[in-house]
Order: sequence, then structure tokens, then C-alpha cells
Amino acid sequence: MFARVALDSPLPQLDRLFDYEIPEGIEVVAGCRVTVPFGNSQKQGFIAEIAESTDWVGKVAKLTEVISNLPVLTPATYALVRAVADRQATSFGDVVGSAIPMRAVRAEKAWLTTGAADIEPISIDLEAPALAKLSARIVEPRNSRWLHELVSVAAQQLKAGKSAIVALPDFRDIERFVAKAMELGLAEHVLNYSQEGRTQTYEAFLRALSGEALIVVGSRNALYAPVDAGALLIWDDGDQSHQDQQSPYLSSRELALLRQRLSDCDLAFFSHSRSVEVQRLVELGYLTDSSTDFAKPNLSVSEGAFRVDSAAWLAIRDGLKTGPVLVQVSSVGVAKSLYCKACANRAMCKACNGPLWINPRGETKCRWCNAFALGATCGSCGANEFRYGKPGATRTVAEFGKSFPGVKVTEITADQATVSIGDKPQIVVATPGIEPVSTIGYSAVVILDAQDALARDTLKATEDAIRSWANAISLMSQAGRAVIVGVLGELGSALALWQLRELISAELAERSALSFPPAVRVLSATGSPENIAQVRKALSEFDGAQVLGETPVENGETRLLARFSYGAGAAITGVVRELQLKLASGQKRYNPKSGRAQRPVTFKLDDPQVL
DNA sequence: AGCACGCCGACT
DNA sequence: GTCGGCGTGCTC
Repeated sequence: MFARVALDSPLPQLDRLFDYEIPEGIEVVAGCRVTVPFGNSQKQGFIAEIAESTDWVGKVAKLTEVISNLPVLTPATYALVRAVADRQATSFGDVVGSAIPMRAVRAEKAWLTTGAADIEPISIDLEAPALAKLSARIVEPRNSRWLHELVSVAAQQLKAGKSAIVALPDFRDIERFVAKAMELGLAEHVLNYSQEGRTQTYEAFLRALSGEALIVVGSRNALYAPVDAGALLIWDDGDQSHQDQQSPYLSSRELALLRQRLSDCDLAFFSHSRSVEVQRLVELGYLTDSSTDFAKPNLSVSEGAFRVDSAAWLAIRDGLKTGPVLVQVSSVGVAKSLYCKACANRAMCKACNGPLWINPRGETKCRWCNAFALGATCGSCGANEFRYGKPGATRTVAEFGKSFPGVKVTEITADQATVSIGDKPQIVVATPGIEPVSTIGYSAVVILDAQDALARDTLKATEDAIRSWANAISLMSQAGRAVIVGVLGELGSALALWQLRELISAELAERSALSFPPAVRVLSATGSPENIAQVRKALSEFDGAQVLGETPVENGETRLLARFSYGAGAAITGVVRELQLKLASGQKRYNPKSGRAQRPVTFKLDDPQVL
């Protein structure tokens, strides 16, 4: 008998199956982890399939060792990892680590002796929204409503004897989801797939592998969980945290779309707002809009003659009569920027010419290199006195302390993980994404600095701003009142009417007109100018891609950007793969930070950061 | 990744 | 004549 082995190596040259003979008297199953002789060394891999014969005409070596007989690479996982590698133009070995965690020997032995626990089937009846098989749903922005919807939709799968995977953007949301599921009596059926530490990560993986029907909840990687998933549920797919920062650079949304296509399960995107990518799929008819009508939140939008205008001030004052008030600001610290008192130029760092700001501790620092700027002088006129630019959260807190004497004002920072606050009147100042939840819901939500959020120099500025506002407003109690300060014109009136789909649809139309993502896909390639020249040449010979340009990046390297249509995706990954093979035996390249060896050219597909 | 094979310049 | 430079290609 022969084992066809997929090697656990990220090298594109080794991204195929190698045949090995299974020694007499050894019992192995497809999917288990093995060690094999490779060249002059030993490598680890997974048995992708077991065959009676081999096509290989050269000499066939024998498996060195079966590391464990546990079939950790299920056929479904193998197909998914393969599909991800193909889509992102990387190798099986590069992706498999996301799907199968590092083995923890003791955890595995313990699990093999105890086996899976006996869990009673659930009999809990939760009312869940009706969804199409492939759907997109905008959730009413009401305190904890979204959690209730997600848990109840996931629980439907348990009743059908299937599992559900719920992908959430950050750990606070995962904690909240688990708490909600426990509150609804589902504690025994929830598997937190986002564990700290190797042992616990592997234990969660093993439980998923056991075949038990579970609600698997976690971040992006939970979407690889080896369960029989009847539904994949993605919360707020537009959140940055759903985007992988490392190879294979795939977002939860694309990962879920791939898995759905392979396993034909249900797939639903839930959010308070909507990403342009999901809107595109809705407009194509691929996803069904399963949103239902709800009363629009009590919201007013003002142009903002002052940073805290009268509408905002009144909302805070009235809100404090009944409960806590949330104020969302665009940046942390005392001052976002500094300007010279004499010549009004922006104060810059002497070392790297980055902008100076004043951090939450009141220290003047450089935003880019984080150097202290003690005794800074103006680069233009030499004066040494500066005035503050836009206030950050710290100064906002100080100002509210003066305007609302006797009221508790709390600043929430990213490092102090405040998940929840009580129901007592107080002002909570936070930047987007880290707002704590109030047990009763905020009685007012005030969004400041809206124009700054819209003016960010990225393609996603408008979309991100709308998303962060919708998420903040969702923390409000049903009787609460929201104010957004600093939005003009059509955007303002559409927001006030909570016409989020219309806004995002317009945003999508704008991007389509300019041929920007998600209307097209993009490829970026980073490496030495010589290698990038080769990439450019290969892409020009292939007419499915259009090179947009080349920009210098760190270490004398350049980054090339090209766009292509969705239809050309498979052909593009073919071209990239060929290039990688060609460049693999070239000059060595090292990561300047870690000193580790890198591939000669880094290819990224659909990386949102390059735009 | 390693490692062998192989074809060109400077050395006892 | 050989030693060794690292470009190219292979590993079941």
C-alpha cells in the first residue's frame, strides 16, 4: 500500500503529493500526521490519500514514522486548504497550519483515552430570523440584539444535528457570544475555538474533530474547524480583524465563501452596516438580502459648527438623566497633531519627519518612529511653542470633566479591556471598536470627529466610518438618542434615515466606476526591483491583468500593483505560481526585522492595505 | 529548505 | 592539471 503525502512545507516547489510505501504491518489511515524521508532529511506531512499502487517510476521510499494515527486532516479540511492555497497562490503547507494546530501530545493522549463526552441533544426553542441559504442580513442596532440573533440561528443547526461556525472579529465579541449562549442554556454545546496556548488550542480542535454537533465560535480560523457545519455565520465581515495579516492573507468572508461552495452548507453575513463586498454579492444575486424592517434608531446628524455642538451637548445632558452616555472620538491621546504658534506649520519629528502628537500620558511623541520629541523646534521657522491640533480622547475627557462637573468621565483605551460597564450615569469616551457594552444600553450615543473618519486617506474610509458609527449606535438602549456631529449633505440625510444599504450601494457604484476593489481584484508583489521587473514582464505577457503601478517601499524594494477581473483569478494564481517557482532558486531575501528567510517576492491577493 | 551536480576562473 | 565559486534542478 502507498501513502500520498502532502508535505508540511511552505515551499511552492514542494506543493504536490509525494508517494511513499507503507511498511508491512503498519496501520495507517488517510489524514494522519507522518514523518517521511525527503532528500537527505526527514520532513513532516499528512497522508492525503492511501492508494493500492503508485504512478511514480523512480524509487519509492518508506514512511519513517506515523506520528499519530489520529486522522487530523479530514477530506473536507484537505479540500478547503487546497482551495485556499489555490485562490491565494500559496502552497498547501503554508495554509495547513491555520487549519490544523500544533499537536499537543498530552492533550491528544488524554483525549484518546477519555473520548468524546456524551452530550444530550438540545431541546431549546429559540425564535430565529428566517434566512435564505446564502444571505446577508442587516441587524437592528439595538443593545445585544445581534448576539441573540446569531446564537439563535446557530442553535437551529444543533436541533438539526449539525454544527454551526460563528466567526467574530475580536475576542471581546467572542466572550460576549459565549456568555449569551450560556445565558440561553447552550453552555454544553458551545466550543470556544479561539483559545490561548497550544494545549487548549489543540483541545478545542480535537473536540471539533469528535463529530459532536457544536456551535464553534472564534475568529477567522474557526472557519477551518473540522465539524460537519450546517451553517457558517459571519458577524461584521467589514471589520479589519477579519482580514488575515499573514499568509494566506484571506478574509473570513472569502474563506467562508470557499467553504460554503465546497460543502454546500448555509452561509449568512450579519452586521449592523454592510461591507461593499457583501453588497456586491447581493447585487449580483449570489446572496439574498434577508434583512427585515425595523424602526430606524432615534438619530440626528449635524454639520458640526463646533466639535461638540449644541445637539451633541443636549444629547449628553439629557442622556445622563437616565443612564450612561457613549462618546465616540476618532483618536486617542491629548492632541492628534501639533502646529507651530509662529508660522502655523505642522510639527514634525526631527528623526524621521513623521507627525508629532501628544499621547494619553501627555508626552510629545512621533507617530511614526515613536521617538520622544523633547525640546522640539519648528522645522520651518525654529520657534519652540506649539498649539494643539484636534483633541484626542484624553483631552475630550478633560473637557467633559469641566463641562459636566460631578459626572464620572471614563476614557477607554485599547490596552485596558473594558468589556462592560454598569447602568449608572457616566460619560464613556472611546475610539471606534473598543466601546464597552452597557448592561441597559446607553441612553445617548454621540459620535464626534465624523469628518476626520471620512477624510482618512484610504479606499475604505467611508465604509469604515459608517460601520463604526452603526456599531456604536447599536450599543444604545431602545429609548436612546444618537447624534453624529460633522456630516454634511446626502450622506448626512441618508444616515439620519438609516439608509445604510443605499449608502453602501452608492459606495460600490463609485468603486466600480473607478475599477477599484471589490469591482475588480488586485495583486501586489513586493521584492527587489530586478525580481519585480520579472513579475511585470510575466504579467504583461499575460493579458488578464493590468499593472497599475510600482511604488518604492522599505529596504530598497518595490511593490507592484495590478488589477484583474474575478474571472481571471484562476489564471492569475497560475502565473504567480510559475513566477514563484522560477524565482525560488534565486538570491536569498531576509526579513530585516526578524532576520528570517523570506520568499524572494511576496505576493498578496486582495490585500486591502495597499490601497 | 538542503543537497548534489556541473561548468568556469585562480592556485599548489 | 585541480579546488571551489554558486546557478540550476531534484527530492516520492
